[in-house]
Amino acid sequence: MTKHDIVLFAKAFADDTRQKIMKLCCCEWLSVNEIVERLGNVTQPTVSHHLAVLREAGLVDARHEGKQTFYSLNQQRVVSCCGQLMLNFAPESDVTEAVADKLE
Amino acid sequence: MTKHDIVLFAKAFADDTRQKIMKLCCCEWLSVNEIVERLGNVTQPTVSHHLAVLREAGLVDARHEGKQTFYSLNQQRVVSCCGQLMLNFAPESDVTEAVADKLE
DNA sequence: TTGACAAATAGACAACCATCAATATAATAA
DNA sequence: TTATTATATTGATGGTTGTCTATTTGTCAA
Repeated sequence: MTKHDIVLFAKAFADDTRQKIMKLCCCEWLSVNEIVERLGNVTQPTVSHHLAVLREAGLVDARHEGKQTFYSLNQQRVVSCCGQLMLNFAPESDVTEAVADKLE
Repeated sequence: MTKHDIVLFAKAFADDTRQKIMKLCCCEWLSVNEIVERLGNVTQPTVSHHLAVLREAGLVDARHEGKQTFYSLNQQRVVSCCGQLMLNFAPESDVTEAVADKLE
């Protein structure tokens, strides 16, 4: 978990559309078209672009099936990035200590 | 803690210079000039700009003293934003549950 | 092989942002 | 008051990014 990873992680979250996509595929696998339909206000290429950003940040997993590609949020990645953020920038918090215990 | 807050929080972290500034004033109060000197590669107006971004995200506290302004990272804010992120985007993780217990 | 559908990629454009030099504001000292 | 120091603000500039349309690639069915 390098500093670069944390910047990529933050960049990924620094956009409302991407947050909506992550919320959608938080606990289920969705095809690109399903994401496009549920968002309702962005085109398919735009969604593909955002999914590429999320992939590069390690925040979504992809699974190919026939013509379709299904995506799902990598919750473990969210946890470890948030944990790292707390370790780096909130070392004096007891919440951080609790997270550190759980993460090791 | 609205969705807008989370986007502001992520934007604040989505820049390497701002991460360095936050690291510097993580556990102490620093004047703007001290931050400029410790960074070494950015001008004073640039630092003031970044501090404004961090202020608007609620991530630093400011204290005026004479001509100087001292800044310090708000660690509690880091914790609550990270916690909210985990609650929203990693609800199935046991680390998230541990954080939720601590945060209430 | 052809046609249809799903997703990714390319290219263009406008909006945003990180940075700087220059200037303004505010507080103190002489 | 005038000069000096610390910080904030303004305006400009180059780079990045979110979005779109158009096209390409890949997969399957007829």
